[in-house]
Amino acid sequence: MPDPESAPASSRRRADAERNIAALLEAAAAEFVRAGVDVPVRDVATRAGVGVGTIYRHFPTRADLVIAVYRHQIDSLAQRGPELLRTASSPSAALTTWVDEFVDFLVTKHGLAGALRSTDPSFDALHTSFVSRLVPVCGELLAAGRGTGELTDALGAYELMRSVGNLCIGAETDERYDARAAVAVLLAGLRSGDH
Amino acid sequence: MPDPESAPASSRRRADAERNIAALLEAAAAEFVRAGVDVPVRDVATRAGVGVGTIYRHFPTRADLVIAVYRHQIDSLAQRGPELLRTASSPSAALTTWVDEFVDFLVTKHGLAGALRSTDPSFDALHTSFVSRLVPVCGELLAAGRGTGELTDALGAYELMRSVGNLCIGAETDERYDARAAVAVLLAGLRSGDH
DNA sequence: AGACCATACGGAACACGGTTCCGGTTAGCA
DNA sequence: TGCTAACCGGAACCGTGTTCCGTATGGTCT
Repeated sequence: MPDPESAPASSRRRADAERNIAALLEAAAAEFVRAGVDVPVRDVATRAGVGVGTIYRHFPTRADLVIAVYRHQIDSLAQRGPELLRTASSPSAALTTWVDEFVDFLVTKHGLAGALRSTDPSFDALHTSFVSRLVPVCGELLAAGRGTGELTDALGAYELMRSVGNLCIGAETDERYDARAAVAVLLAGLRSGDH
Repeated sequence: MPDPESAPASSRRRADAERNIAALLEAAAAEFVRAGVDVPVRDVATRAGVGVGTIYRHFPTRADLVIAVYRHQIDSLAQRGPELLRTASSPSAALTTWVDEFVDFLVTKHGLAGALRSTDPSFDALHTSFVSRLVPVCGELLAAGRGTGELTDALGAYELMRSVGNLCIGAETDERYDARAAVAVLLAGLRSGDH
C-alpha cells in the first residue's frame, strides 16, 4: 500500500503523480457525494481526468480510496473522544454525543455504512482502518462509563461500533427509518442494568 | 409477477414448468446455504439443470426467488407472534422471544440480512414482502407491551424490524460480533423508560 | 543542454456476472 | 395426429472491476 496521502513521503514521488493523487481525492470526494461510495471507478477517473490505471496504481482497492478521502474526518472524530470525556457532564453523556457524531458522519455519506459491512474482501482495509482508529476511543468512553456505574458491559467497544455502524445502513434512503432513534435506543439499553 | 409457488394456480401451468419451478426452488435453497443469497444466477440454473432464461421467466428478479424460498419460514414466524402473546409470561417476554427467533432466521441465512438492506431496486420486493408480513405482527407485540407499560414507543414496528435486521448484517462472518447480544441491548433500551 | 531511466500514464483488453432475446421444443388439447 | 400457445436453453450483450503493457515524462547526472 502506497499510502498516497501523507505529504512527507512526497519527496520520493514525481510531481505529476502528486497532482494526480490530489485530483483523484477531490474527484472521489465529489463522486462519493453524487453517486455514493459505490460509484464506478471509471467515473472517478474521468472526473479527475486520468486513466483507470492511474487510480489502481495509487489506490489498489476501492477501500484505499475511501479511507484516504475520509481519513481526516475519522481522525478528528478520534480526537473528539477524550475531549468529550473532559467536557461532558458524564461519561455516558460523552459517549452519547460521540456516537451521535459518528452517526452523523455515516448517514451523510451515501452508502458508507453499507460499504463498511460489505463482505467484499477488498473492503477489509476500510473496515480495519475505521476499527483501529475508533474502537480504542470508544473503549475509553465505555470504560469510563462503566467506572461510574452508568453503563453495562453487555457490549464491547468493537461490538458497539459495529452495532452503530449497522444501524446506519440505508438510513439515507428510507424516510420511514431513523437511524438516530435506533441508536438512541441501543444506548439506552446500554445504560439500563436490565438484560 | 407470476407468483410461481402457489399450488392453486398450477392448473394453468404446464407440467414441465411446474417441475422446473420445483427444481429451481430446491436448487436455490441449496445454493443459498452454500454460497449465500448473492450466489450467481448461473449457478442456481446449473444446479437445477435449466437455462438462465428459465429462471428469469419464473423469477424476474433475484428477490422473487429469495422470497419464494423463504416464504414458508416467514409465514410461520408471522404465526408465532399471536401464539407467543398468549403463552409468554408478558408482552415484553413475547417480543423478546419472537425477535430472537427472527434473528436466528436471519443469521443462519448467509447474507440474507444484507440483501434485505441492499439499495439495489430489484430487492425492493424482498423488502416489502418481509415488511408486509412481519411488521404487523411486530406491531401487535409492541402495542401489547406498551399497554402494560413495559415498552416505550421510542421505535415503531417498522423501525424496530429494520433495526433488528440491520444488526444481523454480517453476523455470520465476524466472530467478534454477536448480533444476538446487540439485539438484546436494543430490546433492553426499549424496556427502559430512559431516553 | 542533452541524455538516460525509473517512475508514472492511459486506455485497450480481459473477466465476470446480470439480463435480454429468440429460434427451437413440447405439453396439452381437439 | 396435428396444431398452437407456453415454455425452454443458452448465446449474446452490457456494465463494471481489474490487469497489462507500450508510451510519455519528471528528475538527475554529465
